[in-house]
This record gives sequence, structure tokens and C-alpha cells, in this order.
Amino acid sequence: MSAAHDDLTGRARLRDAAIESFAAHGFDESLRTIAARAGVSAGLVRHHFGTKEALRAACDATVLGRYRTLKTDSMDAAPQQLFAQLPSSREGGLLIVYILRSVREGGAAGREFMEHMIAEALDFSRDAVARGLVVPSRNEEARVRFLVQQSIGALVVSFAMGPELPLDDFGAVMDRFYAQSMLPTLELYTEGLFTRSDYLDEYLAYLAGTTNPPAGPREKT
Amino acid sequence: MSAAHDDLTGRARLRDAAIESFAAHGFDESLRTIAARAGVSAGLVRHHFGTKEALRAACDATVLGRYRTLKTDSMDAAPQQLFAQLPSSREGGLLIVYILRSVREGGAAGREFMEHMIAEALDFSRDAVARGLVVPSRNEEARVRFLVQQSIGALVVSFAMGPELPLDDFGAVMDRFYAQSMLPTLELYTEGLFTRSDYLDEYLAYLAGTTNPPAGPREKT
DNA sequence: TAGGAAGCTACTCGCCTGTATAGCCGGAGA
DNA sequence: TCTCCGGCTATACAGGCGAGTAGCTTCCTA
Repeated sequence: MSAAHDDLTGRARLRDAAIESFAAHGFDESLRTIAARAGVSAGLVRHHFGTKEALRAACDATVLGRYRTLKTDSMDAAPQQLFAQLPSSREGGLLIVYILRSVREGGAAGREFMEHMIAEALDFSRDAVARGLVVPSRNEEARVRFLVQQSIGALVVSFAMGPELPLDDFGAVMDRFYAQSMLPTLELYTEGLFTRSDYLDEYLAYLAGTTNPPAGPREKT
Repeated sequence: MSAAHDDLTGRARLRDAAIESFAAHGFDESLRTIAARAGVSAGLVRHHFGTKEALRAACDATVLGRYRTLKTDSMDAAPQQLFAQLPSSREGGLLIVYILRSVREGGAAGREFMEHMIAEALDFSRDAVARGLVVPSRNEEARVRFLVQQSIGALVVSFAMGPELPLDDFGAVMDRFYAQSMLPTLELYTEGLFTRSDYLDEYLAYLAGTTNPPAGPREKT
């Protein structure tokens, strides 16, 4: 039940070892390696989970659950960045790396993590707009999806470029990333990029000409 | 020598088949599958390239070369997006998918592609600033690295979320992506995100307090 | 105290991978 | 015409993988 890290039953130890292995070295990590990390035999994976896919699913569910818990436990505030105070603990860093790897790999789990983060960001964004801190968008959801996709994508790419992610003191890696991107982020968010609004105006005119009047545009699949 | 697709020598056919396989299904595609796609035997890979790693290196070099060629051949203009008119041809789409997959996978090849695109974008950005189209940044290179990382990252994530990339008519996939992100991009680039400059001002003050005066800040590794 | 289930391990199987070796075949040069 | 040589194939090999089977220990319960 709890998220302690010591003498647990084999199933929990195996699951936690798999989460660490997956986060550290990717989802192709072999069952034998995972079992060795957990200090148990390889056959125990099959005994408890049946298949590797099922073990992976259990890891995904556990990570998502712990992520939710950590996020709601520390509702102090998240100024402008997702993953704000999360990587302070080793546990939080582990979760972030696992999630980023899931997104990078694609598949159902990555999609679920993305949708979860988009929903969070949408709440946050609406509140920020209501409080007058953020300019409104002509399509709030599209903007949030776009911003999350960009932010997470930048993290994914940045970490993919590095030689390897140190699972411990992941906070240092995160700090380095923010140190490199904080100034450009604030510049872009505060001052924009274009000196004139020609491009936007033209595109809005183009949109008005092709679809219904831009009151409440909605995605069309 | 040329990039035709029909009766080539086995080495070229093998290399081209590997590029398509890697782009379509990832770099774990087996040598036998690649050879089958090329219509040759699996042993020929070893005969011509020695190891799979060497085949991969040949593919990387070929893709980078073709990308350079395609980019310089069509120097008409690239309004605000990298990969502007590139995916119009099947060849161009193939290259983009291959590059995105390389970046997503990480490693030396992905780093090289990234640095190449950053250098391109830096040229373009300096020119745009000089022409008064784009506001100057306090650190041009940091901004460009950040923007490229975000743009490529968004593409990587977006394509990772999709079930599979259709190698043919990749232009349609690209169009769909731009259709979803064009409005948020133009809004953000034109109007920014924050209503006030508090965050930026505070961060600049913080920077001024920790380092040398912010005249020409430089990255510190 | 006997029984039985649960937790766990040792061993095995078939498959697929990259790599290695031996040899076939056709065309160019002497 | 003989010969050699490069392109190419067929087959083999060792290793790692996920999955399957059988059996051991331990502890709880009837």
C-alpha cells in the first residue's frame, strides 16, 4: 500500500525496481535485469504479473497514481512551470523521468500522461486568465495543448540529447535545464517574438474566410 | 550517386531501404527485415557495411547530406517554421521523419541533427532581427536553442502520440500538425502570454544580482 | 498436527537477433 | 579460354529474450 522502499513484498519490490529500471534505461530493460535489481528471481515476474506488458501496465498505473498524489499533496502553487517543485525529492524526479520516457516512447501510457498534464494545465491556464495574469486566447484548449506539447517536448529532446539521466540528484539536471530556458521563456512569454501582428492578422483573416466566424472554434477531427 | 530509387547497386538499395525502415519503424528494425525490403539477402548487410552500427552511420550521413541539399536547393524562404516546404515531396517527408526519430532516440546522430538545425535557425533569426521583424533577445543563441528545442520537441511528441506515421503522404500529417498549432503559435509570438512584465523583470534583477552585468551574457557550462 | 495455498526459485523451451563462414555466379582481363 | 574477383546467397552459431513448467519452502489455518 504505502510507498516505502524497504522490506516490501516481492510484488511491490519488483514493481518499484521495474519503475526505476524503466526510468533509468528505457522500457526495453530485460526482466532478468529488473528482477536482479529487485533482488528476486526472474520467474517471479511471471508469477506475479504474468507478462512483461502487465508489469509495465502496473508501473504506469503506479506512477500516475503517485504523480497525482504528489501534485495534490503540494498544492502551494505552480508559478509558470509544470514540474515546479516536483523534482526536489528523488521520488518526484523518478516520476518525471518515467513520465517523460513514456511520452517519448509513445503508446497508450504516454498519451494518458499527456492528457493528464494538459487537463492540469488547462485548469491552471483558465485561472490565470481569470486573474488577469495571462492574456486570453482565441482557443484556450488549443493553446494549452500546444504549450504543453512544446514544454514537454523540449524536456524530452533535452534529456534525449544528454548522455544519460542520473536517476539520483535529478533535481540538478532539472535546474540546469531551467537555467538555460528560463530567460528565453520569460522573454517570449512577456515580449513575444514578432514586432508586428501581420502574420497573426493574415492568418485570422484566412481562418475567417474558410470556417464559421471565429467565436468559439472547436477542433474538428 | 544519385538519389533515384530503382535499379541501384545492392549497397545503395540496402542503404535506402534501411533509411525507410528506420524512419517508418524505428532503429530497432532487424537486418533481415531491412534486407527483405531491399530485396536482397541479410548477409549482404555485413558484406557491404560490416555491422549494423556502420549501416546506421551510413544512413545518418546520407540523410544529413540530402537534407542539406534539399534545403539549399529550395532557398526561396522559410517564413517562420523550420520544415516549411520540405514535406511536400515524399523524399522530404522521409528525411524529416528520419531526423525526428534520430532526435527522439538521442545519441550522436540526434545531437548532430539538432546542432545543424540550431545553426540554421540562428542565421535566420539574426536576419529577422536585423530586418526588424523579430524583437531582439538578451541572448540570441539561448533563445534560438530554446525555440528549436521546443519546436522539434513538439513535433517529436506529437508524432510519438500518433499510432504510426504514414510514410507516404506525410505532408498530410504535417499539415494537420500545423493546423493545430498555427493559431497558438502566432498568438504566442505576436501577443506573448503574460499581461505584465513582472516575472521577466524579477528574473532579470535576479540575474543581475548573481552574475556580471547583463550586457552580453554567455552560457556557463 | 496435518494440509494446503502462496511466495519464490531453478531450469527449460522456442524464437529472434547480430555476426560469422563458406561457397555460388557472372563478367572482365590475360 | 582460363582465371580471378567482387557482388551476393545460404547456412550456421552463440547469445539474449520472454514465456512456460516443476518443485521447493514457509506460514496460516482447520
